Amino acid sequence: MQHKQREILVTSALPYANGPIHIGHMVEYIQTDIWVRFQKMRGHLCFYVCADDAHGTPIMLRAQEENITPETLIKKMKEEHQIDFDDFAINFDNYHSTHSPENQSLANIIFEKLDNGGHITKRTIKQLYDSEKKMFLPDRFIRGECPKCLATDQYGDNCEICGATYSPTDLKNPISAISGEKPIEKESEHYFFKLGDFEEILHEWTRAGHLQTAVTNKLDEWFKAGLQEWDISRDAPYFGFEIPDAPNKYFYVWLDAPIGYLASFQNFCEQESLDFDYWCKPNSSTEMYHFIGKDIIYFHALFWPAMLDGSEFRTPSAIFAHGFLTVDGQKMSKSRGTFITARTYLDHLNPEYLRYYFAAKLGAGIDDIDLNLDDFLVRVNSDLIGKVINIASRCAGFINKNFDGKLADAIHGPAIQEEIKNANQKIAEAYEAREYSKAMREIMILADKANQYIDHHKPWVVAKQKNNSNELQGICTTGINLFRLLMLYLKPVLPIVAEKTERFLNIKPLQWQDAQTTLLNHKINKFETLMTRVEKEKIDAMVENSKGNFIKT
RNA sequence: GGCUAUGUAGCUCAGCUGGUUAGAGCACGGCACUCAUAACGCCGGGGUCGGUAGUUCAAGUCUACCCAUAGCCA
Repeated sequence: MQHKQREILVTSALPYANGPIHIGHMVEYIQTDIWVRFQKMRGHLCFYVCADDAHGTPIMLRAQEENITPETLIKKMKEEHQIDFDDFAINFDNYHSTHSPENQSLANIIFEKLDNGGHITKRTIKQLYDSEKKMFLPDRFIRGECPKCLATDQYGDNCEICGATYSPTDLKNPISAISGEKPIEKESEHYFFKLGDFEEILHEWTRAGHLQTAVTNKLDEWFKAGLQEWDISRDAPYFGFEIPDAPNKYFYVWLDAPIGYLASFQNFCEQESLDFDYWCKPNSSTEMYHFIGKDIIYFHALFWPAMLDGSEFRTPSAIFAHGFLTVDGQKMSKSRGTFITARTYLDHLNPEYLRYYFAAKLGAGIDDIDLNLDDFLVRVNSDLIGKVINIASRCAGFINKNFDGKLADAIHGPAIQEEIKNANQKIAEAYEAREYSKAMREIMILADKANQYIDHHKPWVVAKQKNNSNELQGICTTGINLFRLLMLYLKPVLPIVAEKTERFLNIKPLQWQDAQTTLLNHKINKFETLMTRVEKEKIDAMVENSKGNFIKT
């Protein structure tokens, strides 16, 4: 049964070091963490690395605003992010920063390889320039009238009113969002990555099973339009890495961001004495997966494999994109109190509620998922407390009271035990395929059956009969074992409850292969509350707390 | 505007390559039970599967158009 041990490197997209983590971000980290925990439970070697994305104009400007250095800002943000992740039980093996020596060195190596391969070109372009702040303005920092519909106060890249896309120099009456001054046009030499050089390789790669079909379809559009050269440099002042032999030219933040995956892993390899090259060189037998949001598919499915291919690194085994989070059917909104930060959530609610709720909704596709707060309350309460934990709670009392915590030496309901045990393969397949909603549905059906079993055999009736203590012990031992299996299946999603369960059952940390065994003739501990119900008041307080919580992003 | 998705009971979602009277959980109504964090069990009501037109012996499942929602347009 035991397969060959796989070697798997997993990443989540790097959060930007300019704002707090919110529950929309958490969809991804929870999705990834569940997958990684599952792989580890299966006995595979699996590493989960991430980092803060710490470069770019927004960070530079925010630091200026706060009168601190960018380094101070990103250090502070990284600490905050890590605490949030920790409190959500996101179990990174390494959490690094793109502003790190490893990342600089890798960015240089990759750039130089691409340059030597003839994949970098230079060209002078015209951009809007803020002469007061003495800097070129990114699209998002220019406001003006839409050239098409004349709507006022639009960004430099597209119009939110009519949806037109254009270049910032097309805007009418543009002003700098930083100084409020009218920008001037100014020329500058930029570096470009010739993505078109990789068209054939990419076309093939994007169809070779590394992407979800919806993603492949989406990319078709871009192939049809023709792959454009990608502008990878920015002029000083910029917070980032200076391009080798190009004074005052910096790598665009999106160039070194994905490299941050490798940098974090390299940093991890140094700590753990692992062979970085073994994992990252072409044709490596190891696996590498990137979990991302669907908004950044372009960078991960085109630029990134092209960059890797052109610089003699292995390409990803797969890119797993997910959809966005809406709350109560709408985009998260600060005024409605549905722009909920990770911290605000944690101030009021148990992280595992959200882990379960997301798991119950996540499939392998790129569909958006909705956090419906009313549904969240009843779903978590009825599934987790009403169904699963209830099984332990209704059996534990008998075992502790009548048998001094000792389980019987034979199971009373072998049929149901077998059924739930045999479900492990189907559930594992669902986890592996990132079909968590399927896995959760499956587990809850089994939980219903476990409750039916107990109801059918009525231990509370048996307990009142004389000379029937063997049967009572057998029934409850079965119930406890069913619960143990269900918690094993839920462990990737609910690591904290799983740990409490292991303590309660007085067993070693559950691994997937433990589904093959039965707990018999074994002393368990007194039942402790494993999880309490979600309370409506807490949700209301969280929403109230999120209102007017105007965080700059 | 172009493109990619999504739209199934009050809510959240299953429905594989088209094929018997469209499913589940929750919520709701009734019954039963009292071991359990008012939890669990049994029974039941509830949907013309976003709309229109088509292909087919047969469409929630295919095609076209329309409407709504979300995202992308480097």
